Amino acid sequence: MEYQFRAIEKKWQAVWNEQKAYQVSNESDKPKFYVLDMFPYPSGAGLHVGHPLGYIASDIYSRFKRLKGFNVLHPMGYDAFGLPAEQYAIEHGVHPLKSTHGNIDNFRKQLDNIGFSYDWDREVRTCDASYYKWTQWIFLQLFNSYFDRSSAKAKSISALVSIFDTEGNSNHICPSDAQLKFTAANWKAFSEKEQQDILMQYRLAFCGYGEVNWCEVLGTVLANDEVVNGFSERGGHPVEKKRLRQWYLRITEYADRLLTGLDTIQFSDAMKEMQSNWIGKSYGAEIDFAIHNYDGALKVYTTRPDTVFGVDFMVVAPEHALIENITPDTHKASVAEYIAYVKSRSERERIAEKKITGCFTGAYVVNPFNQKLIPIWISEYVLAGYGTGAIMAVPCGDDRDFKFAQHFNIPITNIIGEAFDGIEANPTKEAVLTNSDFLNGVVQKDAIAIVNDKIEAMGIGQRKVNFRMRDAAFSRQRYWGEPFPIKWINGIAYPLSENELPLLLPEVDNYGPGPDGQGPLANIESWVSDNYETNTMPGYAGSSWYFLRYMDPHNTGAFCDRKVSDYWNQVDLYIGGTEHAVGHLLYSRLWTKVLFDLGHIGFDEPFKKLLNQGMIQGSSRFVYRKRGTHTYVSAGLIGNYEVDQLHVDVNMVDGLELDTAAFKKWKPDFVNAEFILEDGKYICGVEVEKMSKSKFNTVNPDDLVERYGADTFRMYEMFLGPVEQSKPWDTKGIEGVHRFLKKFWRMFFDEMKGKVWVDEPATAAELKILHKAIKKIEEDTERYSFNTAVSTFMICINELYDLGCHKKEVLSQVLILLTPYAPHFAEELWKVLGNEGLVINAAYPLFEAKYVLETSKEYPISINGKVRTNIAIALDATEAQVHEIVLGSEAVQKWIEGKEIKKLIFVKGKMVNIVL
RNA sequence: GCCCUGGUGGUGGAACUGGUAGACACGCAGGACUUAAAAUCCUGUGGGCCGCAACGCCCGUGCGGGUUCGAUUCCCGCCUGGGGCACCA
Repeated sequence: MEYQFRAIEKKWQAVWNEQKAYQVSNESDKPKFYVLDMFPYPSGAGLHVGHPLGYIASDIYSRFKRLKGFNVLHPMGYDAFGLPAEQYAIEHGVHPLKSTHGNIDNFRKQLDNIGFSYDWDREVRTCDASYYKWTQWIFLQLFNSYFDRSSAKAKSISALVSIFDTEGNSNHICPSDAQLKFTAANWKAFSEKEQQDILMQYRLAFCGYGEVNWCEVLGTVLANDEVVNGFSERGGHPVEKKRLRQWYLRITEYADRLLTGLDTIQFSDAMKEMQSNWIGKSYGAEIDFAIHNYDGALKVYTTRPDTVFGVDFMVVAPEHALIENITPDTHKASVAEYIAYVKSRSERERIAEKKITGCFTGAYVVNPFNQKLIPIWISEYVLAGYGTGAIMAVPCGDDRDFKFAQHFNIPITNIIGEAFDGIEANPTKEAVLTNSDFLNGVVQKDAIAIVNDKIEAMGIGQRKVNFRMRDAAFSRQRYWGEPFPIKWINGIAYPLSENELPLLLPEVDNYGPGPDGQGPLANIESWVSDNYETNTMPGYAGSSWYFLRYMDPHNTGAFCDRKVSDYWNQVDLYIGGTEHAVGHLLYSRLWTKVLFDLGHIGFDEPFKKLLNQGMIQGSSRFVYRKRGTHTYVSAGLIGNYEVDQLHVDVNMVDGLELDTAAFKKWKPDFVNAEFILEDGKYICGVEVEKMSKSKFNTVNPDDLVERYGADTFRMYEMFLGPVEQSKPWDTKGIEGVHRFLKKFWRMFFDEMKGKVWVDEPATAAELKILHKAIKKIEEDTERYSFNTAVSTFMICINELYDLGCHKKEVLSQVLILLTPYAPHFAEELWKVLGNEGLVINAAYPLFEAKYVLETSKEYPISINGKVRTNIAIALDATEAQVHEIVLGSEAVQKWIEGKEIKKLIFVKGKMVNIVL
C-alpha cells in the first residue's frame, strides 16, 4: 500500500468535519488554553506560502496542547472591512460585500486544504451586522466614558456630569483644554449645547477639529500608523495635513498604562521597544520665560533644564498663538512672509528637504536666571503639536539648534567647556557645567533636578511628562466600514440607544466621495435627513476586539458573556507578523483596558504571549535578454553581453535551471526566444526580495499541497527555520520532508510485502529511541522550536528504521507525537494499527527517564582545550577514578609526554580537560 | 542620527543554561537495483597539509581585542544584512 497523501487527507478532513472534531465547548473541567492567529484581511490575491507560516505554527501548538489535555480555543475569522474592497468597488462597481464574500470563500478553501483545527462554528467576520452591532456597542461605551485621572481608569460620563453638578471641573482637568475652568454654578447655567461641547472634550471617543492626515486620492483621513513618510501605507498615495472634523479615540489618556502594561506581557523586546517608542514618554519641565516689554510669558518644554544657561535663542512653531501679539511692527512684514512660505510647503516637502529656515520675530524673552535678553525666532522645525510648541534653543548641546545658530549667525554660548568643540553640538549629560552661575562644576545629569526645584520654587514652571503619541483618528470618509451609532441634531452628537443597534450600513448607488470631503454616506438623502454621522469607523475598529467575540460568537444579548470571558480569559498565545506593532496591537490593548475599567471583562491585557512569525521572502529568478533581441543569455555568460534583467516566474525554474519550453509559452513576447546556454542548461539569476505577484516569485500553497500533500507542506514550512526568523522560500528542500514521511510510511507498509507492522513487545533500544524523541519533541514544541522538532522526528525514524522496528507499541506513540505536525498521516496510520478513537484526541505520551538512562558516557578528553580523544567512562565513576582512567590512557599519555599536569577539569556528564 | 535584530559549509539551518561546531535536511559526487527512467537504498561531502590511503596535524562560527582550563555562546571596539523610529526639544 502506497502513501496516497491526497486521498488520506481528504478522507480525514471529511471525517473530522462530520464529527465536528474541532468544536470547542465553553464548559469543561480541563484547563483552558487560547491560541489565536491574527485574522487575515481577505484580499483578492489569495494566500501565498508566506501566509500560512504562522497559522501552521499556531495549529501545531493548539493540537499539541489539546493532546496534553487542555480545552483549546483556536478560532479563525476575517477582518473584512477595509479600503481594498472599496477601491475595487469604485473601479468595478462590484458591491464590497460581494467581492469580500468571494475572497473569503477562496481563503477558506485554501485554509481547509492545509488541515487546520479551527472551530469554524466560531468564525467571525467584522463586516457582518451581527458582529459590527457590537463594535458599535463598544464604541458607545467609549463615547459614554471619560478617563478619571485620579484613579487612572475609565468611568461613566454620567458620573462626570454629577461631579460637574456639584463641584464644577476644578478636580477634573479637561484633557482637551487644560485652560477650561468652570464651577458648578457655571455648569448649571450652560445651555445643553455648551454642556455637550464640554463633555465631548472629556469622552474617550470624541469628535473634534484637528490636523489630520488627509489622503486626497483615497478621499479619506488616515491614522498616524497608516502613513509612511508622507504617503499612504495602502496604495502609496500622497498624504497632506488638513484641518477637519474627526472622531478620535483618547488613547493619550492611557499612555502610561499602555506603557507599564508592557511589563506584564510576553512580547519580544523589539515589539515592546516599538510600542514604547511610539508612546514616547519623556520627562522634562515646562518653563516660563517672561517676554520683554510685553505682559506675558513664553512657555517652553524642555528635557534639559540643566542647559538653561546655554540658551541663545527661543524658537516657536509657525502656528504659535503668541506670534501675532509679540511681533513688533518693524518685523510684521518679514514674519508674515515667512509664515506664508511655511504654509505653501507641504508636509512631505518639509520632511524631504530638511532645509534650515526661520525668521526673527523682533521680540525677546528674559532668561529668568541671568536676566539676559534672548531673541525669539520662528521655525518650522518646531512642531506646534508637541510640548508647548516652543523651545529654548541650546546650540552647544543640540544638533538642530546648533545648525540653526550657524545658519543665522547667532552667537553660541558654551556651557560644557571642552566637551563642546565648536564644530558640532554635544548632547551629553555627563559634562561638567561651566558659565552656568550656581550650576558651575555640577555634572549635567545632576543639575536637572536642581534647576527643576528652582523653577518650581520661583513659580516659573514645573516638572512635566510628555508623550509623543497623539490621539488616534477614528473616522474615515469611506463606505466600507462600521457606521457610527450617532445622530447629529443642532450640532449635538446623540448616541443611539442599545436597542437601536446595529445601525446597518445602507446601500449606495456609487462609492465615490460625498460633498465637502465627506464620505459616500453623505450622498444618501435618507441617511442625511435622519441626521446620521456620515463617517465610518476605520479598519482597526473591528480588529480591536475580535478575540473576545470568538469566545461567545453567537451571543445576541452581549458582545461576550462575562462568565465566558472569565473562563477563556487572556489569549495565551497570539501569533502574527510584526507589521501591526503600533496599530492593531496598541488599539486592541486600549479597548481591552477600557472594557476592563468598565467592568465588562476581567483582564486588562488581551494577549499574554505574542509570537511574531518572520516574513517569508521570495526568491526571485531572472533571465537576461541581450538588449534589443530575443536572445536570452544564461547567467554565467552575461559578462560577454549587454543584457537586460527580467523577472521570470519562479515556478518555471527547477533550482536555477529554466524550463525553456515553459518560458516560451509563458507570454507571447517569449515565443521566439532563443537561448545561449551553458553546459546545455539555461541558468537563472537569483535575488531575495519581498514575495509579490509583480516579481513572479510567489508560490501557491495549493500547488504544493497537491504535489506533496498538506502534511509534507506543514512540516516543511516549519523545517525551513525558526518561526520568528525571516527567510527566503525555496521549494527545493520540500523533497526531504516528503521522503521522511514516505520512509515512516514504509515502517507500516512495504511495497512488496504489504503490511509489515507487528504487535510485538518493544526492545530496550527501541524504547530508548522513543523516549528520547518524546522528551525532545515535547520540549521543542513547548518552546516553539518547531524546526528542531521536525529534525528530531527524522532522527527518531532514521534510528528506528535502522533497527528494523515495525512494532505497534512504538509506532503508535510516535504517531501521537507526530499528530500536531502531520495530523492526516497520523490519523490514517493510527486507524491502520487498530487503535481506538481518533489520534487527534489521544493522550500525549509520557516521557519516562528510566528508558533513556545511560551507565557510561564517551567523554571527550581535551588537552589545553583541544579535543584529542574520547574515552568511555562510567557515569557513576568518582573524580579520582576518572583521573586514573584518563591519565592511564595511551592516547592521553602521548600528548602529555612527561609534561607536568597543572590541572585536570572534570565536568560530570560533559567532558574532561587536561591543562599542561 | 537613534533603537531593536541577525552574521556559522555550496544552501536552509543545529549546538536551549560557556563544555566534542556543522545535528537534520537540500544540493553535489560516486555506487547498488533497473532494458531504461522514476522511486528506493548505500557511501562521501567545512577548508588546508603530510605524494595517494590509513593514522594524524593545522585553520575555521563577520573582523580585531579581552575574560576563561575551555567562547558560536560572556565583555569591549569595529564592519555588515534586515526591521523600526525619525525635526518630539
